[in-house]
Amino acid sequence: MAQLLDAAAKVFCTSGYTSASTNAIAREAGVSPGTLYQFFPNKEAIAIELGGRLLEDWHRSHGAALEATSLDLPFDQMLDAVLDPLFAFNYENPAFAVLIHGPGAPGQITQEFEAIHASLLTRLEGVISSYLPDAPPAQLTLIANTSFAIFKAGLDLVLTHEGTEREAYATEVKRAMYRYLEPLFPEDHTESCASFHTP
Amino acid sequence: MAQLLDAAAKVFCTSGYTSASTNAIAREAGVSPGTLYQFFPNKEAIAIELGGRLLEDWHRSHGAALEATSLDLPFDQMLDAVLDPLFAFNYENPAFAVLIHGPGAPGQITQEFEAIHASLLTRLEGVISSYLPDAPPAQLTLIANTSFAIFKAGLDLVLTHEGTEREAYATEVKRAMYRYLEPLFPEDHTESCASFHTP
Amino acid sequence: MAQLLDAAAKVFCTSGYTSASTNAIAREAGVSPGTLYQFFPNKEAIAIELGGRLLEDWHRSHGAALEATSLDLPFDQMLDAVLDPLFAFNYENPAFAVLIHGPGAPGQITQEFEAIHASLLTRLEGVISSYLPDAPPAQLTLIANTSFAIFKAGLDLVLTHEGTEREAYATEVKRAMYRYLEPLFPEDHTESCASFHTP
Amino acid sequence: MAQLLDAAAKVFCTSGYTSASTNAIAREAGVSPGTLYQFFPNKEAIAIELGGRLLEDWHRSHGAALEATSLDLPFDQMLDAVLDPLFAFNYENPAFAVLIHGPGAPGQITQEFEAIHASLLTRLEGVISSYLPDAPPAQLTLIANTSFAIFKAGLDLVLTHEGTEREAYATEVKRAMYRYLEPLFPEDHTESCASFHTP
DNA sequence: GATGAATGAGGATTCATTCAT
DNA sequence: TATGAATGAATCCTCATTCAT
Repeated sequence: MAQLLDAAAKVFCTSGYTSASTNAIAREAGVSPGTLYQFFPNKEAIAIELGGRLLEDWHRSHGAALEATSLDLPFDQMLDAVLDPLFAFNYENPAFAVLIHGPGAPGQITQEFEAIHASLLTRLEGVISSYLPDAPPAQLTLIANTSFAIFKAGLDLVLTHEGTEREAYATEVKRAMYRYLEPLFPEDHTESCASFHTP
Repeated sequence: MAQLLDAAAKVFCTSGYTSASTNAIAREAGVSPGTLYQFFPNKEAIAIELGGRLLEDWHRSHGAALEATSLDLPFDQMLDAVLDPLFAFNYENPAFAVLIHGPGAPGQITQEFEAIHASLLTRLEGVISSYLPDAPPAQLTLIANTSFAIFKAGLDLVLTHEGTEREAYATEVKRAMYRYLEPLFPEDHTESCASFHTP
Repeated sequence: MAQLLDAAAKVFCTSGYTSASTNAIAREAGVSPGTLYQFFPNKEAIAIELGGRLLEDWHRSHGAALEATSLDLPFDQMLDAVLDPLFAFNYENPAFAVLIHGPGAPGQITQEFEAIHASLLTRLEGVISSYLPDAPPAQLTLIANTSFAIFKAGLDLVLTHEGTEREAYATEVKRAMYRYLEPLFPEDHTESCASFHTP
Repeated sequence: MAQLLDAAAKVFCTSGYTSASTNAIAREAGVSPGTLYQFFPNKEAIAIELGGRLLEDWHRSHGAALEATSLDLPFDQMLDAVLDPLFAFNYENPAFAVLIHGPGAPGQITQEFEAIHASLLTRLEGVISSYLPDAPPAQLTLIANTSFAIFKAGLDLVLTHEGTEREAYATEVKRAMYRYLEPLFPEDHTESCASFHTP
């Protein structure tokens, strides 16, 4: 039930995944614990389903359109076109960030978070390979993982700030991403990226 | 007791901070739970103290020397000089990474992790300000936070891989850091940084 | 619904009565839990009804015929004539054995199992009294209960073995029953019982 | 703690093993659930430990003496010498009977009950083999299992009755055992067993 | 100083049963 | 008549913390 997933999103954001209790989720949703377990076999399943729904939401609202158009843009504009809505989406759905990071020690992605992780990573790898068609797969993975790590870290930075600060962090994270990735792509559209060159 | 902190480090690495139980730490240390609470008032205090000790360890073993010498190096060499030992230190003390990230939802630094966080951030801000003496404090903070975020994310990447892959990620993370920070410093030592320019 | 009782039989055999959940029975029957409760007021009632149906099945398939003919047989042949089909019936309907024994501590027959218990016991008492027409009722009950206990215990033994072993146990249980009961009946057909006399 | 095992024994007798809740055991023992789990890792362990303690108790109080002397007795006296104290012990420790029978469907001995089962069965097999030294192992097992089944069933019968009835059942069960086993032993002490021959 | 038994609220999960549709 | 979501107390078990010894 959407009601339960909404409640789960709220509780995950408040307490983190590990500390979120199924009873708290049920209470937040205004149902009994038993009801929760009629829809989800366990806590993991809630996270998985919530991740899936958020992924879908993102795709429906922005992702699909982006994938259709953004790849034709120069790299810096593409970054804006992708990351700005992505930041906005995460601000409106802060549970997404919780799910992107796993439950406990980072780097220890457990099954329930593998899916959302893999989905985003695959998409990212696709984008990068479209800019770097000749790179060997190992390097693609390397770059994608590094970019994704920077994105995740930057996302937290953006989400934990408000107002002008948030915007400053958003710009800074995009700048970092741009500078990291831009030299990889020996294109001639460098002039259009002037804005990221100056601090 | 060092014995207790060692045990805590081990258990934190194995289970993450949240899932680590004080009883497990006591057992690992070979003492009773009561003994643990004679040295630390609660679980938080263990994390804080462990963080403090690791910070000291780092400082004693490399940090102090680095701070004395590295600032005179060209920027790219400074990055190598700082990050390589830092990665190595984290590999030998994986609890450090656990403490750098908090317990639950990222961005929600709770009190026990504030100290270690702040300590590292302050030091980083110092380094950056030495390269950017004229920048306003707000920008310094912005850059330091962003750099720190990239470092933390990159550290996880490095720690979760082994052998050749680990080295590749270490290089890639340093590359990302370098590319992010280098344009900020309008120095003339750019030619020496050639290695980071080509993918 | 027969469908529900079949499902209950299956689940009772798989999980035992206590661990069998009404939801599992409904699922096995391919109906919703609500439907189950339209036919049975509670779990007990399912057991009772299933017991009744199995009793009927037994009576229809063998019991009736047996009662008509077996009493004329010499005692050892009667035992074969009764116990062999009874063992076979229990092998084909293993739920019967589950229902014969109660849910928890043995000897603590709860209401739902009282019926099936009493029904079998009454029949057994009838048989015994036909061989011992002059015995006082108390002794009849004593013998019937003891015989029934041996039968139940032996039945488990038979049902938990397969193939040749099963047959060996069936024979052994019949031997025990015979030896226990035979001296009670001072008949002259002893010579026909030779097979049970030698180990 | 003995306190906990006593409480467990009481609750097991009241509710059976499956329905006995660890919280109920703790409450009965006058401690909190957490305390229980400091002594036993789980419910199974309680049953195992309780079984072990009862087995020891039996051995210490009667079993050891019996094994030293009873095998020299004629068979019928041996039965009295063994079964009477055994019935008495079970009456004083009714949890023993609960543990002898498993949790759910009979014949499905689960691990926690395997030990107590095996221990008794081994001892029984020993006794029988001392009377039947030339029997093949398979037959020994067959006889031991059958005898044990009869004993367990008879024990329930004895335990569920009181006063004169109990004695009558005890005698009857011993009679059944005697009659089952006696023909196996071609001894010449048959005359001493006259009491079991007449109903 | 060290112990380790004791706590008890809280965790995830189950299940017999109900009731609005 | 059948559904299946809803219930909520109860299940086993955990854990940070305390305190008498």
